[in-house]
Amino acid sequence: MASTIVDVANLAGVSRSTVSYVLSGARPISPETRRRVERAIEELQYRPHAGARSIRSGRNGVIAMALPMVHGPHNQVQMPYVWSALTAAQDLGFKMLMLTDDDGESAIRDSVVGSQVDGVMLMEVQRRDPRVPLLASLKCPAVLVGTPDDSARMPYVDFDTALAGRLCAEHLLELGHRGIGYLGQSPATFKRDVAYAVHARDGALSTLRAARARSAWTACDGQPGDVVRAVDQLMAKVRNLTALIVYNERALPLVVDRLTGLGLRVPEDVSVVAVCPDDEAERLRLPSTSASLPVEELARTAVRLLAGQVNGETSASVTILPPTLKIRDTTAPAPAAARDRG
Amino acid sequence: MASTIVDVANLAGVSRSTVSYVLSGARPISPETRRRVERAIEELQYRPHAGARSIRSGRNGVIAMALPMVHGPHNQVQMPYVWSALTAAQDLGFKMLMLTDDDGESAIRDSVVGSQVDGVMLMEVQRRDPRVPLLASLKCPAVLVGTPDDSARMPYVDFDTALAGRLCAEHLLELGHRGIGYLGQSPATFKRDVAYAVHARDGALSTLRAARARSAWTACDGQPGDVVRAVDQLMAKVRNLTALIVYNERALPLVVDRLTGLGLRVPEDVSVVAVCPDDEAERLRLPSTSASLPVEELARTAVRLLAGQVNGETSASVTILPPTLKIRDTTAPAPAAARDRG
DNA sequence: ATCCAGTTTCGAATCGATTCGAGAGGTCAA
DNA sequence: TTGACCTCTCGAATCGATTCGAAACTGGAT
Repeated sequence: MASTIVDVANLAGVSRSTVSYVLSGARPISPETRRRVERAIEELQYRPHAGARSIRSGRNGVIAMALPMVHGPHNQVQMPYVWSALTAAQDLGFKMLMLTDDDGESAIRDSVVGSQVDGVMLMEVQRRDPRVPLLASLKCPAVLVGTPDDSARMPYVDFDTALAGRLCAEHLLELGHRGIGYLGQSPATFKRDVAYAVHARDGALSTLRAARARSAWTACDGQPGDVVRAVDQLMAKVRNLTALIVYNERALPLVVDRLTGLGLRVPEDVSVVAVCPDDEAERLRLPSTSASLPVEELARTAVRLLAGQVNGETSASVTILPPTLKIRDTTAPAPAAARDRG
Repeated sequence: MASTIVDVANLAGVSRSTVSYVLSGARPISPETRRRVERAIEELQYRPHAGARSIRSGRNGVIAMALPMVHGPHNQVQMPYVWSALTAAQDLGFKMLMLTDDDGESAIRDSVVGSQVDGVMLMEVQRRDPRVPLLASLKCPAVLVGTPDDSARMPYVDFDTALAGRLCAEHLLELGHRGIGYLGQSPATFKRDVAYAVHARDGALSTLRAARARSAWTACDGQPGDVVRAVDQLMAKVRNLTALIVYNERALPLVVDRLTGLGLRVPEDVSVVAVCPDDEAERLRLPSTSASLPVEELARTAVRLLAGQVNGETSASVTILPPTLKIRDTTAPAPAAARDRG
């Protein structure tokens, strides 16, 4: 159906190889011939057959993005990652093949061994992720997004969520808060021992403990009822609680609602600092102070590392991106009353 | 690097073609030979080279999902579509290549003409979408998600958003409401004349008008400030407003907040009915009555239509999926006071 | 006119798989 | 024993492109 290189060659009155050289530029072609070939290409709307091309060159300009299915179809946080990775890949001349791994890891293996992709970007890598050893055994260009216990000498990129937790804690401490609660992701996340969640929590709590502030933490699934439970529980556990650290995008707006419902003003009575993307924090009714995780930069870095490997660079590097604290409207100095009693 | 069919043939002591027949089942193979070949495949972890395969068969088991870039990287609504389409494709044995078209439509053309994909699923189709004639001219299996003015005889699937608007209006009318505001998507959406937004609004407003109810509408970009403006404006325009129809996921929670801020109780004083996915409506502090759009079914249908075409079926069908009204906690009979005066 | 160097183009082999026509081997009946 | 007929397997052509070695042509020098 689509025209082939032979059609172009015939129309231009040259041989196949000449057309190929015009396309690749691997050998000089006289201006006259080049123009004839280019016109034929234009006229036939010719594009080289991707499969045929990959068979010889070993490349096909496609990288895989392996998404885990664990969060189900309604996870909100992932789209920005997908978008960022998509555009980064496009900027570097790659197309993106999406793989889900609900059928085990076979999709990854198939597309790598079948030379369908030049490299793999593994998303949401867990501490002990079965996909990591698999990918390592395939010995293909790869980059991990997330920090596994053993990266098997593959490069990985991640946020420094421990630092995010610490930045939040330090900010609140500087404002004079001494009773601080930490509200994290779903219980399932902590049960699975997901690295970024655990690190953020520990980063915050250890900082608070070192400063001898009163603290407690709880997981929260983000449902309205559970947010109420979580907030109330933290208020009960921490005497004179005047601040919350929230690393749970879905719960964040509801946390503020619950505080308001309890008759507490934000930030006058209780300060709230979130760990979440900037636009998420800004979009709230009360724009929230937050430690923001540079999602786009993460994705760009991952794709760049991957592209580098595909192009033959071998530097297995590790990139940990620091969050930045943005102060908005949900944090204020601790109330004098609390300070006195603190 | 990866092993080829020749390696398998050598290890099994048969010819290449025999290996191929074992794989495809196109000719009978004796059990003994089959076992030897299968063991060799297993031992070498052989997978046929995707490109080499596609060159003869003309298929490669990949479909493209063409996403428009218009909404920028922070659109929240699209991930469920992506997920649903992804899993639907996987169930039917297809992998998904993601295309963004910020470089014009060339990505679509390249991958189709270059035989990189077997078919294209065009997302977020606009009324006059330049991608539609392009895709039609490529004469490849395709399905449109959304309703263009001219589908160029390609099958398309869409929600019946006019019906969604009507269902919301009828529900409120039945509850006795006679002053009803419609809060839609961003002004840009209406300026671009996006079909689903316009149809939903017109479906709602024409129903209200036919029932001689007082009504008005406004667009809203979803920012906190603009939500306040939009709600206040509708209250001003519609005498004795007692209900709102909201087709704007981002604004929805803020609408309720604004009403509360004005001292109005939901649903006792003002009813709110949303047009949005079910899980979105359920997740709110006050689970919202909504006309829900069956996102997963839409995606599944689209992929199934596309797969059918790839497999040779030619039925160019049109599928319009009806929304369903789910009554939750944000709608109640109109206050008696308003009814009297209505 | 002949030869040489340099430029440009061509022919043929090759990549990894699929698929058709035909050959090899076996069984059974005449 | 031979021929007919299956069943199973093989060799070779083919898909669309890339790439190497060599041929053809150009122009300038002798």
